[in-house]
Amino acid sequence: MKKILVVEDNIDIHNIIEELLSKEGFIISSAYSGTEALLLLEKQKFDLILLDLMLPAMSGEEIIKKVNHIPIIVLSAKCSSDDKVNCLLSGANDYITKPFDGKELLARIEVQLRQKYKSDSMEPLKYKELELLLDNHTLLVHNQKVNLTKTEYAIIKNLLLNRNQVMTKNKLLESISMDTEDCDENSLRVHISNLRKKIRDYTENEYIESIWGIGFKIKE
Amino acid sequence: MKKILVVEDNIDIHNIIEELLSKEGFIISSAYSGTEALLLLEKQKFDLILLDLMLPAMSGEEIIKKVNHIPIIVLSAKCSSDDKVNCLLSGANDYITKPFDGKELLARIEVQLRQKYKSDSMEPLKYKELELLLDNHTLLVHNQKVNLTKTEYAIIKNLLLNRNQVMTKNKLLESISMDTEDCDENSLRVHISNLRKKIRDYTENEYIESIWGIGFKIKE
DNA sequence: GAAATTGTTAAGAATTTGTTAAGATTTATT
DNA sequence: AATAAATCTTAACAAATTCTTAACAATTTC
Repeated sequence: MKKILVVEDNIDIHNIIEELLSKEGFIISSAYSGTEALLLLEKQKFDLILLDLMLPAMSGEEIIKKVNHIPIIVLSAKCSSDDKVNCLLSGANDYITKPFDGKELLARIEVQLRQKYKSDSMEPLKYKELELLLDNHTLLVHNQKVNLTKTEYAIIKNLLLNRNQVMTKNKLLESISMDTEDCDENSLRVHISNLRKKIRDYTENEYIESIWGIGFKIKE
Repeated sequence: MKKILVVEDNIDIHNIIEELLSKEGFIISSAYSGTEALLLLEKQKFDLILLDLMLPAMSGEEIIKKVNHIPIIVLSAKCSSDDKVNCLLSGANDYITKPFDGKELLARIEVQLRQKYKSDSMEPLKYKELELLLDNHTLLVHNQKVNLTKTEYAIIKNLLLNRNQVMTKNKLLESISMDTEDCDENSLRVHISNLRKKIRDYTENEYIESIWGIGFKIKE
């Protein structure tokens, strides 16, 4: 779920944009002035900014220069070539003139998010106190690093990825020893025991639930 | 010096674009049909593609779907919202309608190149005591030059570029021996051992961490 | 309460990693 | 073209880590 900051002082336009984006499942934050936008940017992380240029208190151009690492799409009534060039060269990623077409706006948002996340690292898998950093092969409990072996990592990754399902013993074994037919239930039990013990070092809560006769799952 | 492929069948427009871009110092390759474009793409590497949609032999839309990893700006007379959305969603990064403004085109090209190359800029890669001078192929530890072989340099560059990720052994091997299938884990281990020893000559700290069963990463 | 399943523990087997040195290969130099 | 220098690969062994095995305890189901 991507978070988008909409910076636009005209309430009618603001509402139109908000409705359009909400329908697509984006999470919207609203700013009605430049200074408000900066305040929000300090507090939270956004995946994209939709920015009007003519704002009270602080112009869109100034915001562009202050923002780094977040893609910006300018949405402006100013349609002169100079305005566009100026914004694009000083850091904006796209420039759309009003009145705009909803579908086109959505497509251009898609382009920016696509660009950002193809290079970016994978999103971590979070569940309550657990956080699995996929590109780091690291499990955090309460933001503390837990040292896992390759197999333990594979197990917790599988459970977290299928959080609402029961993972049968066989499925877990498959995912652990991809090719080898060493599949041994006893061994799996030991791994899960060790994994539980390691997690228990950092929290009181039990996260791995045994489903008698079937397998394991993440406790709800 | 960036290389741009211009795909446009109208010779007048083609010449205008070519002149505009040449003045800016870009290196231009010209294709006057879709099939010609594909042939050129197989032969050389480009940094950007300027693409007309209505082409002989193969449409621009088809090319968009075949191209990966190279930013595409569509330059088209088709100005319907559906055309834009279609292209953007199937892989184009920007869409400019004809007639276009030269300065705006240049600015939008700038945006695409900026995005692509912001990651591998020539800025030195710094991390604690380490500093990798990319344009110099030099590693400094405590501002002292460390003599690295080509392979050792490739390894430390990869690790530093992906500082927060674990680099799997395979990924490292790929980046070392781009084409050759000599991929040998044993060899990689020796290189890393040598690299560690060289760094150890200049500092007490260990920088390369082994992730058992997975690969290596820069120690936090 | 008996049978089946799951949990824990510890030892040694197996795997992976680190280091070294010798031989092969590539690159530079005369 | 031949030699020297540097780099890379291979192989062997030591060290570290992880995995499996097996025995026994605890728990659940019927």
